[in-house]
Amino acid sequence: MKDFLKSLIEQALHQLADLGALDLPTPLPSITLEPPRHSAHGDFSCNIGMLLAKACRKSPLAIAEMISAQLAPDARLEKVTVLAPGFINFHLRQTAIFQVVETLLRDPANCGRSQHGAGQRILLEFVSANPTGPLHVGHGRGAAYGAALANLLRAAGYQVATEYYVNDAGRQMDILALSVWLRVLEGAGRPLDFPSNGYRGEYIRQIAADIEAQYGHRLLPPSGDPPPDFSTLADAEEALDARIAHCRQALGEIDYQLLHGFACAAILGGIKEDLRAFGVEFDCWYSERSLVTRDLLESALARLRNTAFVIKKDGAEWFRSSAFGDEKDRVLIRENGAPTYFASDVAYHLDKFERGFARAINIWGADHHGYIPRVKATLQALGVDPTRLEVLLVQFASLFRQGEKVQMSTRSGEFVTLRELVDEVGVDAARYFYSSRRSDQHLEFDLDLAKAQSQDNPVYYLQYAHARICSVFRQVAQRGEALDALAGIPHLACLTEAREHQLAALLGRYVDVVASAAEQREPHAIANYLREVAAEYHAFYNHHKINVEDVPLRLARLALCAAVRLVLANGLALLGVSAPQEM
RNA sequence: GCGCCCGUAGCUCAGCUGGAUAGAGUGCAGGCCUCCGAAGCCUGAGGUCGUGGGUUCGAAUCCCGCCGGGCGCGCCA
Repeated sequence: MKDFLKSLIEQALHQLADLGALDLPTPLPSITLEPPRHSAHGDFSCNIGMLLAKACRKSPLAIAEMISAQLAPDARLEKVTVLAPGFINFHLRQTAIFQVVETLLRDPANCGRSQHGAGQRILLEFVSANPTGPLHVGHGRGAAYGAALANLLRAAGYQVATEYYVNDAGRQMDILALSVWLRVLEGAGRPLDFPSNGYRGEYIRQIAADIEAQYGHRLLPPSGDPPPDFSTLADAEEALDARIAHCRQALGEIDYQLLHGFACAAILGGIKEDLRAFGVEFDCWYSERSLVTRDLLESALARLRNTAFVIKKDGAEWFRSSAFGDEKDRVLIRENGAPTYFASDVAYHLDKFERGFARAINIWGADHHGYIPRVKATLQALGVDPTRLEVLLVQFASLFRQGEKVQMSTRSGEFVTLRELVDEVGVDAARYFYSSRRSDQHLEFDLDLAKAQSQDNPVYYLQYAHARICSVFRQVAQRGEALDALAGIPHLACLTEAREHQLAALLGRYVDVVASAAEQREPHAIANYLREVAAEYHAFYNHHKINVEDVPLRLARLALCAAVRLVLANGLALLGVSAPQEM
């Protein structure tokens, strides 16, 4: 609807220019149409008069009047008014407003869909939590955001692949393996003291028990060995490295890899389960280790070394990211010869584009924001346009339990897991809660309140509207009437109530809302919009009877209801929330 | 100290690339089921948009200072 108004205005402007009445600037300011705050101001409003005032050296009001007078007549327009300080307000005819009901009902599969993305391939990477423990509620936020964004982008016509980058290499995984091993020893009655900086969560014991059950006592060293003493090492991280070395040496490389792989697979399996239960699926699980086995790490480093932005200093190899505006240079290869996590990321991000994606979107925790410049710098050094990488930051959620902030630390095992949240408030409430506010702002909520109020959660307001509509159709069916909502289409002109008008106008905005939410990467706009739809529907429902005696009016209202139901179900699905038929 | 983000109703938050009288939810006060689901609807009270300047027809929105809060600044990941 916006598009035709826009072209009407453009046409009028060019005619005025040809007549010499207006001196148009180049480039022309963009013509925007938006629904006015007050319905008395019509269905769409345009501020082009104000934007042209200075360049055309006429008052905004005068320009608006000229445009208004020059507009080609159109059957869809009821009237056009001009108001101070220079708005052009378009009032659409009823038939034009209710057109959307017919469009929706005749082609439900394309509800909310547009072609803004034109099939462009996007790689969307999110969650990517280290497989060292179960996902917690902070990860849940990223999962909900990423999954909703993927849905939005697809609806807007992009070709999206979702990916989870698995950090299955590096020191964190060694600490995990060590932690499991210590629990194995403990379970066998030969405990070593557990380091404070190991992973202490209860899930570690479970993995230890599983590996013991599967491999017997294979991971136990000969009992004659004297227990090592790490107490002489003052530095906790150094002591941890010594423990890892001891574990490795005691087991031998083959059994150590067995332990390492088992622990990683166990954690990752749990993460996959948790995500599936949360309604989040990934097209690809991308292993960090595979960067080495497929020689991608070496080849990426080789390419980088050819750029003259890699230097040796203090025995290490550095990438000169400062040459691209980063705060300082960054180490790629440590003095001890081991590549850094950053080096893996160079290879990983290069590979994203080598795989043919036009654009890569990363969803990261906001605490990683300082990391963005160096990754973009490597792309630039390698000749990839860094604007093709887009990093979206998600603020972590801080939880409050009984009025106190819950301290979360993966190693101490003290955190609220995503699984726990889902078990307590349900998938729908959790997904909606996460998606209903901007992801780049701090989320602060009381867990007890979220759990206690699950019945009052706003998600039920939306689901209730959907269930109510389903109930209406159930009643119609019980009376043996035709269920085909299409039957109401010829009678849409019967809908003359203001609330019906507003409801249909709201439905008409849906496609634009989805496209805009996709472009802005803001799924919360969908949540807000759906709330408006539900509110408008509840108001309509409370003031007008749907199953009236007047048959054409009844059919028309049923068609409107069916269109509302379609949009509600579609929008909820984008957010990963179910649309129940009854509740 | 430097960099990024954020201060909107008692509380939790929207506010679309600058637009018309700043909006929801929740909480509070009052009303609505002989009638399609009251998990709903209607009405009311509640605001110096942190603060001081600037830009212009117009600023919660853009720019600068200040105050207050969060995060980041490893040869960790």
